[in-house]
Amino acid sequence: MSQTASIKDVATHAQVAVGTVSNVLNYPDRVSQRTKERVLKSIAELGFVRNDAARQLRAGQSRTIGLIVLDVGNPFFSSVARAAEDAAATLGSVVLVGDSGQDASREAHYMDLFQEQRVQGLLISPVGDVGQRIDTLRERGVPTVLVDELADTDRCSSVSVDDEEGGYLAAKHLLDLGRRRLAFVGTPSIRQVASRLKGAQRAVSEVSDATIEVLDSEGQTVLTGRKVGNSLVERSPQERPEAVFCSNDLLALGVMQSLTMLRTVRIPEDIALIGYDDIDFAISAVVPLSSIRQPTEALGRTAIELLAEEQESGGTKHRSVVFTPELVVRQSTAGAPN
Amino acid sequence: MSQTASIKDVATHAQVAVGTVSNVLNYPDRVSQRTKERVLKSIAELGFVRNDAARQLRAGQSRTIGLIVLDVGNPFFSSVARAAEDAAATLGSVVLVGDSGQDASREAHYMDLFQEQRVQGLLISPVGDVGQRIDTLRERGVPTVLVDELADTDRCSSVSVDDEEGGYLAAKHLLDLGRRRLAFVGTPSIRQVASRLKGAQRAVSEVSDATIEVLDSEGQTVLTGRKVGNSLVERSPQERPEAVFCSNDLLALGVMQSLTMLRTVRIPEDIALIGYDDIDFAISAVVPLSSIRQPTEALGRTAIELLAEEQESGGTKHRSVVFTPELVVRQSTAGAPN
DNA sequence: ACTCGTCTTTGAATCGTTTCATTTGTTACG
DNA sequence: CGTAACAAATGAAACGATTCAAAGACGAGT
Repeated sequence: MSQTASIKDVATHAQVAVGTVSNVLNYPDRVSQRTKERVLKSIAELGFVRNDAARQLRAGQSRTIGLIVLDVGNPFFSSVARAAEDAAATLGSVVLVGDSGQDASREAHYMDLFQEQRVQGLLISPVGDVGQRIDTLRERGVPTVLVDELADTDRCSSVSVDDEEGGYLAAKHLLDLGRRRLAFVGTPSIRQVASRLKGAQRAVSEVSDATIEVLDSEGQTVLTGRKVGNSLVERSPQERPEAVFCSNDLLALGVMQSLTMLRTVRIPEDIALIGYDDIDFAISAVVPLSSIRQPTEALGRTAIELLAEEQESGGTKHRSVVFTPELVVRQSTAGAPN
Repeated sequence: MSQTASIKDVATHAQVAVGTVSNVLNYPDRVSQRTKERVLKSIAELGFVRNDAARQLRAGQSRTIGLIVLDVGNPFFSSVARAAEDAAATLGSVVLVGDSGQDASREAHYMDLFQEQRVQGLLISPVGDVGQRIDTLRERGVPTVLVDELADTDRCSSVSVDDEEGGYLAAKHLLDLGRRRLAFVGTPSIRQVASRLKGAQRAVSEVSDATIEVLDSEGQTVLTGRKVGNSLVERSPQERPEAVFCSNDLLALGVMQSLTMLRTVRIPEDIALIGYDDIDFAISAVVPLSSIRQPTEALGRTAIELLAEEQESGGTKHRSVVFTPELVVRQSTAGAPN
């Protein structure tokens, strides 16, 4: 078993100094053609591969950016992550993705981990209250960008989408269809969800006889959505809401599964349904799902850009970018009012 | 800006030797209660965080496992990845996920990257021919486990699902419905897809008057599926297949979108449709999608287990685990034959 | 022949940990 | 009181790369 060769082995083999080998790798222009060739030949023969740990140790920083999301299984986040990865790649960095699963302790765990790794910076969709930790990170030279969450601009940068506006758009759309008794499904303990709810309530308050009830889904997955859907089916028709706004598409698809499975409730005739995020699967649902589209690629790309800005300014200048969501109407909210 | 404290700073602050601080962190039993407390207090006061690069450098190996998948956007892979992460966590390791996007050069890029990181081991769903590289990795003490791909057991371990059987199951099911002119949609240049096709062809060959045509989708996403669907819609009804088997659910959902959009083709009456993977969204499709279910959690978990076995045996013992897929019938292939 | 400037190459110092052979301290026992 | 046995603490040596001041090589100009 041939152990991995070090830069020293290469130097010996090529009969040059270690510094020269390092220069071949990092500053090829400083090295003469002849020695460069000899060194490269030795590298190939010995199968030398740089040891990143040693390089990082010397550099004091890694080429890694940490990203903590609420749920990688959610296409919204995987799309943001992919965009961030692509953007980071152009800077020669790698994105490490951690899934907090909306759990503050897992979130803390990943923050510790990333700190041990001396990441260049941190992108995070926070669950718990991370303000304190972000401050200490900044003090230690690790810039942070909040993702999908608005920040104090004197603390760190952020990139987000106007959730309240999105919630308003969704509810307004349902009200425009003539629906009056609305239901909101989600986990309001999550800030984004709370904001969407707030926007929805604002829209409702603008219409005299409209109401909105809140159904806590205790989770943001297809499965929890199905549970809420079942509880709706069990209600008497009069007690059912006329329209349901789910705080994300997974929930909405779950609700849709329950409602259509039993066939007693029609979408959109009996209940109009709208989700949030406009994931790829929304369009191919049983009843194509209306949704609020968020610019995921822009979010991921901008997050990396803001991180770069933070790095350049030494963590002193912060900026918040807020995108505007967009209503996408499909069959689940189609049809004439009343 | 307080720079990060090192173990040496902690030692000075607590008035002990660096070795003692290290022992507090790694072998608490070797240290007396009194000094332990003093050291821990200093650690807290200085906000000391271990430098992972230095630790790895000394250890010669990281606590990281590399995983290269064909497409993180595909729920099949994100599910496998999540299971692998959970399993790795119990061993105190972290999984780094790289997305090859079915591109051999990106695959090679991630292999280089992981090698530089001195990962404990590598899990990979290969695109190109990686046999050679796996050999050199093994020689250097980096065990590899093929994921979703059967391996030479004298080269490395592997965990996979019997794709040919899955393909057979799918085609057999379509034939059992009475359909005779089948179509297969996928990218046969990918091995898994080729095997599924082979299985399907075997099933077809067992029925005298059955045929199967192959439609190369040039990609395995919803989008490419939609393109194939459009081409089917453009055909005259007589030329259309009676049943379509897509090599994954994303493709199938794309095909379904096209077919249902135009409303000229009914599923399953005119064309029965079956996918592969049974992703969460299959059940909530316009027409709930039949599929072939693969045990994703078991795949991810077993991959980590096999990697652990490889490590223990020093990369000498290899084992291949093959799971059996399962047919899931839903509405997209329901209904009476003929 | 000598000096100056440019281009290469050298090799020791450094990053922050872990390891381990030694030293120091403490207790128990003959 | 001497010493053996054990526990605790020490600190120098690695790990493998990068950096940088210094040395070396070489040609041009005087």
